[in-house]
Amino acid sequence: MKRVIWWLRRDLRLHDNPALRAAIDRADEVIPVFVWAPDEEGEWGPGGAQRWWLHRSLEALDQSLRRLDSRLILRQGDSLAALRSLLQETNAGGVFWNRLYEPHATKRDTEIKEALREDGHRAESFNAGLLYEPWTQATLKGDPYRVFTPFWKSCLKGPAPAAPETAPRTMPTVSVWPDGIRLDALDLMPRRDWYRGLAEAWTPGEAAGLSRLEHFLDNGLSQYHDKRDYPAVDGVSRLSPYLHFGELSPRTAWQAASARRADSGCERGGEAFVRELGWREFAHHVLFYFPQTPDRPMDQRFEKFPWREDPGGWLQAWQRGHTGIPIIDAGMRQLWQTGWLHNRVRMIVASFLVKNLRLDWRHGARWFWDTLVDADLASNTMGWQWSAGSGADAAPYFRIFNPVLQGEKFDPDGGYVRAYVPEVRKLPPRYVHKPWALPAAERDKLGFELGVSYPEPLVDLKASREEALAAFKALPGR
DNA sequence: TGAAATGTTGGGGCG
DNA sequence: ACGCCCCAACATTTC
Repeated sequence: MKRVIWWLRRDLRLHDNPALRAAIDRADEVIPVFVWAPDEEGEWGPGGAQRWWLHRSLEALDQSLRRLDSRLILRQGDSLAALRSLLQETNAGGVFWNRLYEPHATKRDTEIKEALREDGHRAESFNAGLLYEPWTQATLKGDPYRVFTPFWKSCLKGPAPAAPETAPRTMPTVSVWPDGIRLDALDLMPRRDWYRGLAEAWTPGEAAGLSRLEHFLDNGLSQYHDKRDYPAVDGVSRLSPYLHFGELSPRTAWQAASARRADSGCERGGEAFVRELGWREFAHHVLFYFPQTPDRPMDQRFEKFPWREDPGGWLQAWQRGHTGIPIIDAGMRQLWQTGWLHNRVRMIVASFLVKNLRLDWRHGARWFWDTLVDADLASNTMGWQWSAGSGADAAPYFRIFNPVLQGEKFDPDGGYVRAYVPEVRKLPPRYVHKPWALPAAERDKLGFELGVSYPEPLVDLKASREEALAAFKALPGR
């Protein structure tokens, strides 16, 4: 083939990119193209934080390509129309891309592949996003898995993921470049300067993803098992957004982590980290076979669950971090300020929304979708249904986190809440997770007044827990 | 990847 | 010395 289009979506990298590799191998000229078509993802087009990330990532990728005398062509609108138009303009012989696995994306991509082939073009897709594609794993009966452990065992038993490839050192030249639109024209940057905190916390792009992986393997892996539950500690990888946008290949992360497991002291940490990659795989498997789960509970009994109508401002108090419970407020403020939230705290704030406030988990999923830089439909859906008790391998409904105890257990000296909730900074460790229990004498001494310095708790933890249990108990079919 | 209620055990204070 | 009570510490059950 003389010329081929490399259609990029969430594989924004040059290393270990099978579609790019195939394009280079089989054509003299490769035209990298990104089409902005958020409507094609239904109600789940990229949220605000993701759009910011995407803007930066497309910028970084274009710069990398330009260093190789190539460039990224941007288009927007209907994907098929954009590709057809490009094929015609450039006289290219086909389109190569890496697969996505979300319901809307698989449907669209299948239609595009058929349409392009009917037009007489080459259209081929590859796996860049997962270690094990969803349809490669099934139970003995041939069903999809609903429980993590057997799923992961099945993955590990089968053939290992392919070894990752390095990035090409050169890109094929292109004799005549088609027109593209400017990145700014995609209008991805949020209007408000809310993203300043995101920019301070994150550097999107392939180079940053790879260097974060290196940094984590050198400094974090050996302690990962013991430190990953402590949000005040720098104990997790923070690789999720890079994996989501494909700036980092899961195979590269897998292979590098697997190699390090042999190092002294890294076995436990390495195993735990690879297991988390496994949860990402499991989430994609479940979403692929249960495509309704972003919007409907997987466990049908929960269709009837009596979610509370917001009695007025509860959802917003949760979103903004004004619930009066420090670990919740710290988490929600970290999310808003940095576009990311430590996983332990994701579980705590989710449990609080779903069980103590008894607001529908979909409110939480939607808010995370808009505010997380790593928002991923598979992982987000799995996490929220897990918290609600309605999903695959979910926590039993009666497993209700007590945010005070969780705070005391996983943020014992209060460093995390102090970092994000300045109102409680002066409180002694004993009360930093429950300011309402501060004795009156201490209140006066510290000048701390509940309801003024910091809100009273939105709900009573004991009473709301009991109400949630009663609601579950009353569910028909339980 | 729970928390709270309930049950059991054993040390120590005390009459 | 002994029975009794209290309660912390731990284990088990229940939600």
